[in-house]
Amino acid sequence: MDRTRSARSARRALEPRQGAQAIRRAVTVLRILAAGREDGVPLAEVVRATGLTRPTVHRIVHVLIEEGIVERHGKSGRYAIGNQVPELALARPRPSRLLVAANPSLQRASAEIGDTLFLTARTGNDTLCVDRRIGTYPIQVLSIEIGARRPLGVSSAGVAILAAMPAQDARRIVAANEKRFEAYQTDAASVMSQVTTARKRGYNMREIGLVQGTKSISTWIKTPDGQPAAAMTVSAVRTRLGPRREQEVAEILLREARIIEQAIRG
Amino acid sequence: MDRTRSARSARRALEPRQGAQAIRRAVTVLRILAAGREDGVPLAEVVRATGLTRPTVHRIVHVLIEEGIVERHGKSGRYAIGNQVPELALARPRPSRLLVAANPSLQRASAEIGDTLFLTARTGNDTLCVDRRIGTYPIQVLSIEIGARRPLGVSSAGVAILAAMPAQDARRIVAANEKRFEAYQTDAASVMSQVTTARKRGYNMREIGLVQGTKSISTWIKTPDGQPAAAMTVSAVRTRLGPRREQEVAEILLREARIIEQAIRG
DNA sequence: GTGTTCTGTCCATAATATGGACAAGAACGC
DNA sequence: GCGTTCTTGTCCATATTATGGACAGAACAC
Repeated sequence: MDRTRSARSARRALEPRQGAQAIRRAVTVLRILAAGREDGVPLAEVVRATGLTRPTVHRIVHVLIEEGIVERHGKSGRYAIGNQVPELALARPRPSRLLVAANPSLQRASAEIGDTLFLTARTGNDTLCVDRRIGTYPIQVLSIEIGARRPLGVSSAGVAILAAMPAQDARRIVAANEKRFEAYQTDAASVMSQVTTARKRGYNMREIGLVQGTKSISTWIKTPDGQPAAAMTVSAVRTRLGPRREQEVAEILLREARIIEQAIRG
Repeated sequence: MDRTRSARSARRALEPRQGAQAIRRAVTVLRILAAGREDGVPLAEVVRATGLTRPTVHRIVHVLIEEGIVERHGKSGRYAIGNQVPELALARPRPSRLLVAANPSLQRASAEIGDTLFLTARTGNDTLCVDRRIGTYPIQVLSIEIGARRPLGVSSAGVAILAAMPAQDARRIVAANEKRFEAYQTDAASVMSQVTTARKRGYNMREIGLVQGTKSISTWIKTPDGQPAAAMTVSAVRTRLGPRREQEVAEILLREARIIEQAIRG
């Protein structure tokens, strides 16, 4: 290894790969559209969230429409992920490693707790709900569907995932998501304070869930390299999660999180 | 859907949207990678199939790797669809319209025929296996998995779909796929002759399936606008599909294809 | 050794994507 | 009706960006 080569690769780590600005931007746009799920996202919001100029976003989105990667909803004019994306996705083997590893734990915890359980993965600067288990208790919080995608930091699971990573990484992600926070009525400072509290506690607890009168508890799940990969969340009506039961539920979630971490490794 | 916007869309059809060559190329590359499924595709083959230059493909693929859209397999160095693609796909509601519409027919035909049934959709210039039903007969042809993607014209279903569209459209697609045919040991002339035969017969029949000693029968399914959307295929060991049974099976497939067409409409 | 595949990189250059500026439509208030 | 403030869509001169010919290394065959 000569020094010119190591100097080069070091530089490349700072300033990634050149010559594909447009493609990178298109991917960024797709991720924002994905957060809009079936309903999609209006162009102006994509512009806000990405920080790109409107002509650029417009051009990207319309090329992707011609390619079938993006669709436009007739009535609302909103842009959404197109049907070619799931078609491309079929190229991959069906269930992800995380889903397989987490399955027994979700089943066990769901039976034990009785309230709705969510498994939320990290993907880039977003959280993505990848599994949901409905419990046996007659009142269930079903606010989040599988596929729901939000900026890291907005949801209880997102805060838990941020809390599990080095403070510097968390700050960087929060800063990157700042433009998107206002759409969720929050801001970087509030998110960071929640993250700090969760880190101290060992899990995240949120008194006011997305739906009025609900409460959430989230634990993080790390990959073998120590990076948080996902979070497991229980959401319930607040009256069902008093201090004592919060403690019980948190212990179950922490126990199962460690089991899932072992299962991913194996 | 939109046949009435004449002047503008006609012009745009000739000279599509400007200013996004790179993005369009990236999508083209992704579609080739999708055909490689889990195993992926070597760079050189992507170059051949797309007609792009190697530096360009290399750049595109590596940017997409950085974005998580493409993955590289350690040992083989092949490129494949990355795990962010299914994550983006989660933004869409789960089962497609076609899948829902075809479900009862597939169930009925599978029970009636007893051999393996495939539902294959058209997506751009490719066929994509979207559903498979295993029959009751002890020998089943399972060559094709859900998610398998091949250039239109290569498979029995692909020929059926080409046969269902105007001859000019079929020729255009076959010409576009020509570069990819050699990897499947066929060529444009052979495909077009199969298409002509199938069109005359009303369904497609192939004596030599992808696997030695198998035979396939495919019928096409059209959308309300008259464009073929999919094909239904039965594959069986050749001895199980003599002339009389071929006739029977074809009649069942034709009947169910018409039923599915009605179900899509409704 | 030579030849033949493959993958990765460089960089001058032309072609491409960019975004400021403009336009037009929709929704609202009055 | 008219003005205001949203939105989306389009143009086109410009320089930033993607391009691909040329080169190089790696792995394998003979």
